[in-house]
Amino acid sequence: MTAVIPRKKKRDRILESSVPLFALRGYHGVSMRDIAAAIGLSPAALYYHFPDKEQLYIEVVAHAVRESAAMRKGIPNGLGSPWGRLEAFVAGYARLAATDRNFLRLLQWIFIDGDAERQQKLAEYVFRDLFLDVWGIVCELDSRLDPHMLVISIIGLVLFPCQTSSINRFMPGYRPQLENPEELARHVIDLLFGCLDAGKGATGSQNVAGKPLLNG
Amino acid sequence: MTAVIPRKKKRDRILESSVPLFALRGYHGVSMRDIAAAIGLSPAALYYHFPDKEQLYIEVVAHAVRESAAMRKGIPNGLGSPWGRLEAFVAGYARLAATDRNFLRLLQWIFIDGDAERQQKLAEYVFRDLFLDVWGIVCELDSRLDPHMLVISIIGLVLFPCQTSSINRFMPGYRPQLENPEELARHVIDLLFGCLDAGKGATGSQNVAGKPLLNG
DNA sequence: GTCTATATAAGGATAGAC
DNA sequence: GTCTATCCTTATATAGAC
Repeated sequence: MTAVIPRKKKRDRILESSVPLFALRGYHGVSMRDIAAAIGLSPAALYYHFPDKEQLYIEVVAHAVRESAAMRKGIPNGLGSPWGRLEAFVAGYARLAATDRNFLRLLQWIFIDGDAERQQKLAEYVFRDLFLDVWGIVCELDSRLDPHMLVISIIGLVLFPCQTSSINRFMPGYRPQLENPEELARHVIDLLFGCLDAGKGATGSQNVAGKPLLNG
Repeated sequence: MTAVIPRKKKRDRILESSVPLFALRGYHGVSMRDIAAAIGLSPAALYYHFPDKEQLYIEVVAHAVRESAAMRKGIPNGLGSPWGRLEAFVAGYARLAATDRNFLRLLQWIFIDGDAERQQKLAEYVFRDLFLDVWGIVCELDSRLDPHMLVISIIGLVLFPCQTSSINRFMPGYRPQLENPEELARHVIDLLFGCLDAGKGATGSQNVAGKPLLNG
C-alpha cells in the first residue's frame, strides 16, 4: 500500500463542496472560481474532472439527491394503512426539509430554472421519486379529490413553509417553534385529516372515524 | 403643446420591459446589456435613470407589485362570511397566479434570494400584503389550527402548484385542465373545507353545515 | 492531476461628446 | 437623455509545463 488510500475520489469531494454553493446562490450565482476556492484548487483543475460548468452543476444536483436518498429511504413507505403511511411520510419529509436545507434549496432552483431542458432532466432526478412516493399513498386514499392535485398539495404543504421560512419570520403570528419539523408535520396532518372542522359549532371537535390525530 | 405628450416616462418603460427578463432569469441571469437591448437603449443610458443594477432590480419588483395590485384589489376582501371570503380569495389568487406569470416568478426569486437584506426588503413589498389578506380571513375562521401556519398553507396550496407546473406536466395523473385556475381554486377549496372526508364510508359524501362547496 | 498563464467573452459602471 | 467609447472586473475555458 502506498501511503493512505484516498477516502474519497477527488471528483466526489468537488461535488460535495459545491452542493452548498449552488444551493445558496444557484447556477448563475456561483462561478468556477468560487468552487475552486472552496475546495482549494485552481479553476483549471476543475476542467480535468468535468467538461464544463453545466455538467458539473447537473452532477452536483445528482450527488445531493443520492446523499439525501439515504434519509428518504428511512421514511416508511410500504406498511400500515394509507393514512398511517401518509402520516409517516409527512413526518419524514418535514424532518428532511428541515434538516437538509441544501436539498430543499436545490429543489427550489430546479423549480425556477429557466432552461426548460435542464429543468426537466433534473426534475426527473429529484422530484419524480418524491412525487411517486406520495402518488402511491394517495391512490389508496380513495379521496374524491383529483389524485394528481392532491399529491402536489401534500408536497406543497410540507415544502412551501420551509421554502418561505426566511420570510415568514417577519409575518404576524410567527413563533420560532413553528419551524420545528414535528410542529410542521402535525399541522399538515391536522389540516389534511381534521381540516377546518374542529372548533366549529356544528361538528365540535369530533374526529372522523378511522383517522389518526397527532395532537393531544 | 409640443408634439405628443409622452405616454409614459421612459423610466417606467424601462421597468416595464425589465419585468419579464428578471422574472424569467432572476437577478444574476439578466445583464444591463440585456435590459438595454430589450428597450432599445444603450447600457449607459440606464445609468441616467438608475444608480446601479441592484436598485433597478428592486424597483422592477416594486413596479410589478404595483401592476398586480390592481388585480389583487379586484379580489373581494371585506364582505360576507369568512368562508365566503376565503373562497373568493382562493379563486382570485388562483386566477392571478395563472394570469400573471411574471408576478409569480418574481415571488419565487424573492423566496430564494441569497441576499437576506434584499430578500427581506422585497418580501415587505410583495409578500406582506398577500399574507395579511389571508391573515385577516383566517383570524375569523376560529380554526383550531395555528393561524400563522394556516395562512402559509393556504397561500402554498395556491402558489405551489403554479410554481411547479412546468414540472408537474411530466408527473402521473396530469391533465391539461388541471392548469385551469378555476380547477385549482376548486381543488383548494374542496381540500380546505371538504378535506379527505367525503367518499369515505363513515361520513359518506355529506357536507359539513355552513361550508360552501364549489363542485357539483 | 494540478499548476500558471492566457485567450476570449461578458458584465458593471463611468467619461465626455452631442 | 442618450450615445460612443472605454475601463476594469469577473467569468468560462484552454494550452502547455510539471
